[in-house]
Parts: sequence; C-alpha cells; structure tokens
Amino acid sequence: MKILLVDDEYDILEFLSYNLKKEGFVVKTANNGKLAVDIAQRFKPDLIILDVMMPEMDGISTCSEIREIPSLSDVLILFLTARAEEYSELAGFAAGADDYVTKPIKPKLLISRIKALLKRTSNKSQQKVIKIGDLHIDIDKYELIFKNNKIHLAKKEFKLLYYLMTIPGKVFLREDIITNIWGEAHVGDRTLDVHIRKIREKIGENYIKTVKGVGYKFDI
Amino acid sequence: MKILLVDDEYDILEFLSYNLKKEGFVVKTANNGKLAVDIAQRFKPDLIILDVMMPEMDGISTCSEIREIPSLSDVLILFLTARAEEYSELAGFAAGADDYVTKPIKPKLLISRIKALLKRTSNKSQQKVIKIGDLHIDIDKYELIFKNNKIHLAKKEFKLLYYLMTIPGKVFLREDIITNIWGEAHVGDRTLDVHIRKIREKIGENYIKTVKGVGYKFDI
DNA sequence: TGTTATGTTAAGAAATTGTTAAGTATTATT
DNA sequence: AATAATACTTAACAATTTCTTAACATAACA
Repeated sequence: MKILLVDDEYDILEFLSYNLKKEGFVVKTANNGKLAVDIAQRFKPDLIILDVMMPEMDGISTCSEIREIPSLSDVLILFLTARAEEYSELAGFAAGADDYVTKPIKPKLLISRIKALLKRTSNKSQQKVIKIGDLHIDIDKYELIFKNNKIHLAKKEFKLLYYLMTIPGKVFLREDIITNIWGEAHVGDRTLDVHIRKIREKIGENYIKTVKGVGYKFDI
Repeated sequence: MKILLVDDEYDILEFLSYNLKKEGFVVKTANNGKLAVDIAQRFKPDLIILDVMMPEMDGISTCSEIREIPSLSDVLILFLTARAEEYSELAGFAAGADDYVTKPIKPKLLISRIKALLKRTSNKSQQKVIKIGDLHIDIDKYELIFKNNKIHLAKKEFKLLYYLMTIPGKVFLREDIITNIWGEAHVGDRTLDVHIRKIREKIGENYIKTVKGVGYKFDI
C-alpha cells in the first residue's frame, strides 16, 4: 500500500514517514500542494495524507485539485487538521476527504485510521452483505433486515441506503449521491431528501446523519 | 475445466502445465500480465492462476484489471506467492483473489486447492435436486412435488422455477431471467409475468416474490 | 435575524407488474 | 395427415407501487 504524505513542516514529514514505513507502507513525501499533485500522478498512491494548513496551496485546494484528476479520483484522502480549525472538517469533506485526524498526531491512532480506511474501500466492491449495528443489508437478496425483521425498501431507497453503507462514517456529497443513484438525469431539489426521509421512517432517525452543506453519512 | 496459467518463469509454466493437464484440465499459459488479460478474454477460463511477482505488471494489478472486465468478473483467481511476501496475501484478496498458494509449489496440494475452489462455485449450479419448504424439484426427472403431490409444469414454467430456485433468496434480474429462459430472442413485455402467474397458480403466491424494478426471487 | 439548506407532507405522475382472454404454435393422438 | 390437446405468446387494460414535485415548515448557520 502506497501513501503520499503532504505537509510543509519537515519534522512532521520525517516523523510520520518513519512510523508509516515501520508499518510496511511505501511512503513518499511532498512539502507543498503543487508538488503533491505532481507526485501523486506518477506515484499513484492508495492514500494521500494532507495537512490542511499549508502556505500557498492549502490542503483543501490540493484535495479539490486531486479529485478533478480522473486517474486519481479514487485515491483516498485523509486530512490532518489542528483541533481548533473545526470548520475545516466540513470544508474537507466537501472537497472530497475520506477521513481526518486532528493534531497533535498520535501515530497509533493515525495508523489504525489508515488501516480502517484502506480496508473499507478494498472490501467495497466485493461486499454483497453489509452488517452494521442492527442493520443487515444484502444486495443479492435486495433485502434489509433491521432488528431481525425484514424491511421492505423500494429500489431507489435500497440503492441509496446501500450506497451510504458501503463506507460507514464517510460523508457522501449530495451531488455524488444524486449522480450515483439517479445518473445524469435532472432531478428536483427535494427528491433526495424525500428518499432519505422514507428510509429514516423505516429504520429510525439514528443511522443516517445529515452533514449540512455537504451531504449525508451512514453512522452508528 | 479450463485454466489459464500466468507466470514469468518458463520452468514453472512448464511444470504446472504438465501437472494440470495430467489431471484433465485444459491449460493455456501466458508469461506476463498483459498477455494474460488478452488471452483470458478469448479463452474464458474457469480459473486463472497468477504469480504475484512478475516484472512489468504484477499479479495483483493483473487481477484488478481482470476483475474490471465484466465478462471475466466471475472467473476464479488463485495466486502463487513466495512465503516471504506475506503482505501480498492481503493485497491479493483485496484485489479480488479467491485463494492463494505459497511457493515452492507442491502439485498435489495445488490440485486439491483448485478442485476445492472449482467445487465451491460449481455446486451452486449443478444441483439436480432442490428442496425448499413444501417444494421439491428434480431437474433430471423434470418433476415438481408440492405438499407430496406431483405438479405438472410446462417446460418454460419448469425452467423458470428451477432457475429461481438455484439460489433461493437471490433476486434475479428480469433481463437475466429472460436471457436465461428465452435466449437472445425478442420476447414480449408481459410474457415473463404470465409465466410467473401460471407458476403461482400452481404453487401458491408465497414462494415467488416480486422485487419491483429489479426482478423476481424465490424465497420462503 | 435573515438566509440558506434540509425536513415534511400529500398529491398525482410515471413506471412496473398483474390479469385475462384470445390467438398462434407446438406436440401428441388417432 | 387430421384432429385434439397442450403450450406459449401477445395485447389490452387493470392494479399497484414507486417516484417526483410543489408548497410550506423547520432547523442551522453567518
């Protein structure tokens, strides 16, 4: 598994690089956003760890830029952010982040988050059954089981819930959800909300969480 | 059963090819990943045996590429890996491998693993008698028994019910059912429904379930 | 506090499947 | 080969489910 580390502080690059290599990851580093974009295209990392605060091009701009490069659109992006900058969590997810970790960084925590992230996505395409909490969704059977009862979901509801459940905790952008479920077709402003509502009616209000201005996530 | 062998070392290809052919498998070989992908598409093997370590395109990349080709998405993939490269086991499974065998290769072990693998998947479709609930279907006898009474099903009805029963609970897509029962021929929009109805008339409404917008499933 | 994004509801439009009956094709029987 | 019986397909329409929209309500944010 290849990781690209991006931070303007040399000490942090050194510190993280050491810890990640020790875990068996192949690591490259970049000390600014522009360079990161360049390296990423050749190195094709599985994961990019981006510091939010960087001079010139900050992590969020870098992230947006990476997401626009087709060959990198699937790469995982994890943000490093100071605890204070709470806003950046939102902005980061909006730009297409998959996870974020707050500074000061504890290597063990970071590594466990990285592993969780890599695992989730490597399973993604194969997973036909997803179990989370009281929920159990099976794409082959087109069946949702909630507290041991079968629950009927209409096709769009099912697709939508399944999509959110593929990566629990990840915030899916509103527009990405719409593209994924409805394709390119134009669909009204409230349509997604109505479908979310119908799912919530069936499984309760606790699972699907709204991240205002960004999208929805499935979480326990 | 057809097997595609992929390894960059000629000796290994030769050695394995000999042993597999002796077991009655139809074997083709490729000495690099690119070639393997090409051959696989025409040869349509049941199983691909991939060496993880190969120059240029390694086994894992090859595997990922194969998994992205729809006509090959169901092919079984078995990795050959050196004992040292433990990481590749994980990476391999993530890329969609079905099994792996470590080098040095013992032909007997490899063959038993292959057989187990092929058996696993062929079981599903080869079953001649299926019993579910009050139903008991026998493909050889062309016979359906429902609550201890023989029930006569016409040919198409039988094929259809049998097809749905091969994997109870699984939703079969409308178009897949039509392709499977009627072949490529164009068939009217309501034909499938009418057949479903006739089966339901004979075995009741409880077994075949409609999943609107998707297809039908056999379920209790 | 105004603005924006999302929630909620109900109605009806759209899509999908069900049902019936009649016509055509196939197979079996004499 | 003619007839009868069975199997299959189609078309028309009915019934049902699913989806979308619009209008308004509410909550979160700047």
